[in-house]
Amino acid sequence: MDYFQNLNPQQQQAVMATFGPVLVLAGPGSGKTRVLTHRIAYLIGAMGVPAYHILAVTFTNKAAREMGTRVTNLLDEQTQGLTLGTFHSTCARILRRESDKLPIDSNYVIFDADDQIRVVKQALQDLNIDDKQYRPVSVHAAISNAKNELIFPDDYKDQSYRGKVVAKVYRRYQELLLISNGVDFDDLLLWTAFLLDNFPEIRQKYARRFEHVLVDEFQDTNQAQYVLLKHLASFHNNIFVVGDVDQSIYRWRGADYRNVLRFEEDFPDAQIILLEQNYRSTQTILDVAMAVIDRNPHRKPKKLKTSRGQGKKVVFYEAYDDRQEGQYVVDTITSLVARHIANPGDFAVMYRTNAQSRLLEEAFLRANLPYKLVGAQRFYGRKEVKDIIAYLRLVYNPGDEVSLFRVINIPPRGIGNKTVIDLQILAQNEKDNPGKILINLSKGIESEYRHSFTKRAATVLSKFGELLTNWTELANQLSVLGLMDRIIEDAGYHEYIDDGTDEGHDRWENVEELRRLAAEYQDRGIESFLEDIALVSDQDTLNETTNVPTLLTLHAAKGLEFPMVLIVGLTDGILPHVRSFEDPEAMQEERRLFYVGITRAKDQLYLISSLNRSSFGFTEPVEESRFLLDIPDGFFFNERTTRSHSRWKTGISSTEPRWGTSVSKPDGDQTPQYSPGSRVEHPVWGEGMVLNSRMQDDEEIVDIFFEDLGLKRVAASLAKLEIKHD
DNA sequence: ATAAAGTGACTTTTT
DNA sequence: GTCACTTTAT
Repeated sequence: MDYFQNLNPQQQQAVMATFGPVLVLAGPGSGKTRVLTHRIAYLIGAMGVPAYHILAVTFTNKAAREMGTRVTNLLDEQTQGLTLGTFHSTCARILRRESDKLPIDSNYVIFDADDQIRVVKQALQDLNIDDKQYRPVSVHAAISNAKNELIFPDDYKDQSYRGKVVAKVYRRYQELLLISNGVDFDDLLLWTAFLLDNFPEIRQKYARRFEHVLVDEFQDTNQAQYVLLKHLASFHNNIFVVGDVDQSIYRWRGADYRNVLRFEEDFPDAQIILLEQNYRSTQTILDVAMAVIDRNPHRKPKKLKTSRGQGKKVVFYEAYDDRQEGQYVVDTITSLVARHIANPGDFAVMYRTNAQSRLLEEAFLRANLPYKLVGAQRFYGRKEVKDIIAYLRLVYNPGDEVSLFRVINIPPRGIGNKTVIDLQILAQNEKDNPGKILINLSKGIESEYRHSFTKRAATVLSKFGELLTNWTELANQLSVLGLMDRIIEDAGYHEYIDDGTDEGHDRWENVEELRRLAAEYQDRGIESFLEDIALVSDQDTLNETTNVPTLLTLHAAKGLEFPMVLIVGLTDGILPHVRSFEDPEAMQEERRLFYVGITRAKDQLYLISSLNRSSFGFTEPVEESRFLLDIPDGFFFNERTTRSHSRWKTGISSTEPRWGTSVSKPDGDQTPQYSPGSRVEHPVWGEGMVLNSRMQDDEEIVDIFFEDLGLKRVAASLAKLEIKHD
């Protein structure tokens, strides 16, 4: 078996690098996944390292799955025993095994983002803190940041007034999680790091086991992850990390690309390998990417090269507003597909914020075109899906208060607010768990809690407790799907959500989808099911099988590639986002985000901006993204529009304040002569398709797509266009 | 106890 | 222009 087939010299060097620390700095499209998979295969196949002794961590399940299949293909055998997963799922497994050392039980549940906010709210309420002044999301962010830096409540040292309040909330928040036998995402890392820090025998056990530790997307690790890795590699010292500081886009989540620099300091004997040869994009795309990223300060300049040739120029389009942006996207895709220049599945439409997807989706729906949207949140965030999961979580771990109070009266079963509060107070006084109190109540007359409630309340509560008891007993006998169906049946959930309306039908469809997912867990238990769905990322839901365009955020696009990439919303305030204006570090990250988007493109790039944008209900004029000004005109296919063109020429820097520009509006009194979709003949450029037309100062401005030239914007009176009739 | 109607905050990005 | 949370009416 040749483990170096189709690898360039640098890639080969990385694959068979000697043992010890290795840092691979890999530019976009330089084959870093290839290097990682080949190295794992090489270690197992050529070096005889048992798969059991190898640990490889990624950031998404999709990346892990992909690596798994590729390694298996290379080795032509099962890679039994290989530990390959995300940071979070790997930690989750370690915690289940070692929970006896920690204040959690092995059947702990993982609280998602929504649950975490609920717990913060509860903590604020318990401490009588005003949640208007201390917004749950912002308090949670502070707690999360602390956890990412491995700071426990007792070590929280912010002495400002606000800091002291946060410390109190943090302590209560953590108590509440433990009462529920739950952990949040950050806890998975925090508790594992705690375990390895404080129990030498456990650290030894794992550090000895993992002869080789390999890490993907190393620039996105936070401090907790970095410490974790150092512990895990502490015995054999074979740590192989791959990353690119220019693609670090998760600072807000605690990621610190400085970990790459820290790695060089902490492992001075590390081998450093550079992968610069790009196999993905055309040179034009790489040049544009470099023009953008080179403006970031304190970078080691990097030269991206490809052997793919210059390729086509970049198409720039300035739409009237964000709605028309969507129309342009759909028109462009339709037109290129109709001409057999590309397949629908070749396209990806990328945007900065999730909110932007709505108008795009509407444009696709109007045109009756299928698309796929990357975003697990969409599905798992649905009320009906969360309800069912909450039921399952509650059965798996009756201590889970968040899930209990979520479903205690869903569907309505006569347990009102008053009763719920009484139950909470009782639980607090008795230092018992509300879920267990319910189960106790279901014993009927013998229950000591019977008299703590009114007769009516005791009846409804014990009835629910009875259901819970039954399900808990069934949990061991039934499959996940069996249990789920039983719960839906007993709770009357189907009738509750499917009320005969269209929306009701949709809601039930979502439950059906969840049932299909559960069906895949026939031979794995409820534990795997709950863990997997708690740790799915947006990217994980993406499957390449369908030949339709993909809609996704720039963040979700990292690690992916598409022949045709359209980036929309290139206006100041969206990209770069307003929230980054005051913070230079954040602004640099916005630039990296744009860079990541650009470098996803293999063949052609469309950059789309608009003159007006609706935000917060109203439409207002907006400025073109300052990043666009950093791209020299020569890379664009079409003429830049007057507005940006003149600014480029006069050399007004992107940092200068901008004056209000006159915004052109379609004139209602005059009707454009050329309608979108119609075909026209241009004396020089030949045949093209009208994508858009609008009146401006008594002149019709027409955007026409020509097969060979791309998009052109012309004034109808000057261009001598001829309308073609089929 | 529950459904309907009103208020107010909110939009970065996600394991 | 949406969602979640609160108040009010039945």
